[in-house]
Amino acid sequence: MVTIYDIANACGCSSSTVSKALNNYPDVSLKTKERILKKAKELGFVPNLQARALSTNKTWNIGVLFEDKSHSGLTHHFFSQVLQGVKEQAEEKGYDITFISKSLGDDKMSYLEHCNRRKIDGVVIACIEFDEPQVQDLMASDLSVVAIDYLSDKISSIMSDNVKGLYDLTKYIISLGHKDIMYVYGHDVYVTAERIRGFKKALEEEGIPFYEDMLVQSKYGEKKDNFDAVEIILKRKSMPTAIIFPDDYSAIWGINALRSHGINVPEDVSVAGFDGVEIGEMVYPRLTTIKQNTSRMGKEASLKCINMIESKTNNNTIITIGVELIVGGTCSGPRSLDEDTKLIERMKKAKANRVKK
Amino acid sequence: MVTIYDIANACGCSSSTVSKALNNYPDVSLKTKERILKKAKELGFVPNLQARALSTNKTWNIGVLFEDKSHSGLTHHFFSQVLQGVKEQAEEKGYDITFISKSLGDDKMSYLEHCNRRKIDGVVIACIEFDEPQVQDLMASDLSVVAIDYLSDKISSIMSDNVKGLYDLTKYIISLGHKDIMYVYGHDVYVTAERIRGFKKALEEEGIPFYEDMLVQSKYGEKKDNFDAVEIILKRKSMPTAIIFPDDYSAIWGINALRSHGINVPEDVSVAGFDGVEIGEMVYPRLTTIKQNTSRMGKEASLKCINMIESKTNNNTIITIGVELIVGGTCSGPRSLDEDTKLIERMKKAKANRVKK
DNA sequence: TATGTAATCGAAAACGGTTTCGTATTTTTA
DNA sequence: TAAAAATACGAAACCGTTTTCGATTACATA
Repeated sequence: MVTIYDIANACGCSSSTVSKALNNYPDVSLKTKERILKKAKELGFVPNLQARALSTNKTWNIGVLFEDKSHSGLTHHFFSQVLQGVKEQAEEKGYDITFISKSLGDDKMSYLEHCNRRKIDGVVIACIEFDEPQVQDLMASDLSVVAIDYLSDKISSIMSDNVKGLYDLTKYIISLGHKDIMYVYGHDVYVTAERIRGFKKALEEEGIPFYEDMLVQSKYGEKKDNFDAVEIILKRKSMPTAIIFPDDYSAIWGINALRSHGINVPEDVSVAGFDGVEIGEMVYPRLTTIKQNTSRMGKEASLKCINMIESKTNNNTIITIGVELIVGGTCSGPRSLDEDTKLIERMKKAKANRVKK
Repeated sequence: MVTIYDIANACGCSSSTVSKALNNYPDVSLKTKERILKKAKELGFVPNLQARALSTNKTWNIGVLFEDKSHSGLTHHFFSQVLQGVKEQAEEKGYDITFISKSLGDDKMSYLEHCNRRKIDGVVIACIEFDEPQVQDLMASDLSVVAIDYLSDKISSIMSDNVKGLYDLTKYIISLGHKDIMYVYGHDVYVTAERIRGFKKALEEEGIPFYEDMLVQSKYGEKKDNFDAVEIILKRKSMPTAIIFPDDYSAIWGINALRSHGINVPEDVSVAGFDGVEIGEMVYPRLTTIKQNTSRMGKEASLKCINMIESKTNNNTIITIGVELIVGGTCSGPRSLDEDTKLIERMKKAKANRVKK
């Protein structure tokens, strides 16, 4: 490996001068600078980032904490898009992305220690159990930390406008004539509360009374939990005319569950999702949903993290990203009384069928 | 930041001894070793990986080259799963994953130089244009390189058994009674050729003559290209009774395209995909497909890369991962003559409808 | 008791850069 | 023309660790 000393020897100058020439210091003459740069290229010099980091204390590395327990991490349909945004923006700014784990070499350690060993410049956290003590420690550290979909006064946050998302969606569904709307909400995280707020706000504004049984808890993206949610809905006194699921995948599992009970979407029940991922476009009819600007979320996260790194000030802020209503074909007007009786009959038949099996 | 010198001072010994104690060298007495370890913990010592890397020349870092032009990188439904496998296995072995890009700090550079600057220990390449000169340079370097879905004598490769995949799938479709089968194949990469081989092999074995017009070129995962492929198929003299698409997403786009022509799956035409990703399970009826063991592929890639790093021998090998036939509901027996005439009428009607619009 | 051997430890060089500060030379200014 | 200022460069310390090799001490052996 060729070092700055090799260049210095070849040029008949000192390593200090070479270093300065390579880093555009003002106190090296144009003539020697050109000589050095030429020689460096000639010898195929590649600066050693470890050595540089050792003296500058900057690694051009931003760590990404991205661990989904229930799903399989990077395959997460929503967060993988966000991560792609993080990656693109980081690369544009010259930073590399390294995943933070709980081990390094032969040792096990905390996330924070991992960052410290690697001397990571900043961290982006997404798609993780934020309550975990190790994650809290990381956020409490003096690293530049940006989280996606999580709020804390210790760090910066990037979030979609979740209140508006569910507000817009509910308003739209109401505009189609629905009054008996249910919201199957995701597991207990910050954004869930926000969305419920948006749901209630829309109802209130339209003068539709809110009852607790308009809400059913489920989990984001889980097949089983959303199938279960449908079962719970079926046990209600009346079948709602519209159901909003926690996300697009859940909505599609939900549609499948409904179908298995002889309930058609949107003829019998209107259905909507949340996220706006590709799958919503692939099912027939196209899923009505709220599209989150995932790429933008990721990019803003990177940008914010890098800004904090380079300004050396952890000025924690909340950045909200706008959302967009996607009108698909899974929401139509509510079924008529006539259709309602037919539906009830069909459901009975489906039930009988299942029992027979 | 506390260093080994701080520990040395606190213990009244030299930094050498501290280093040795921390690294389990044999020439330090148990007593002093314990004293040092205790003090290290007490002071909250965190070893500096850059400094260590500078002298050991090992960074515990494996680079990942993962750039999809047509799609959006990490959101790739197939490769993101593979990458998750890479990540999990790497972490288990104590290695971190860093994405390789064409820039670092303020400079632009080649992939190879990026690796050299960071002193990456090894590289896993996936989901990229392998013909790119920069990628070829990287593979020709003396780094430990493992590629996924690409073959070269300069590197190690991980691949599904693509021949068997398409062979099994075609055999299965034939077993349902089909003879007029088409294969919409993906763009021109190694695995595509393998799959075509498998397709032909199955036909040959079953005594079904192969004609060139049983093949249509498309692209993996692209909506437009697979819609176009369906258009081409519609222009054939006869409508095939079964169509295999390049992958699951393509298959579902294809089903949508067929539906827009009044063609139902599987009643009129049987359809199959390839990959076995989650979406195949979400559509109704469930997609018949070949499941690739993505997680295993990723893990094997990591493992192979790490083995090459640690053994310091680039013993390039090809690792083939088995595949599995998933029988869904999108393939049934071929339509009867009677159904065929009905289909033709329906297609005409659909066409007239479209023209009217 | 003298000697060979094993066990412990530390000095110092090395890894590859950055950065401060002093100095010599040149240029500008009065 | 002398003094002041600007320019160009290098010596050396430093970043935090590893690792070689020599020195010292303790112990076993003859």
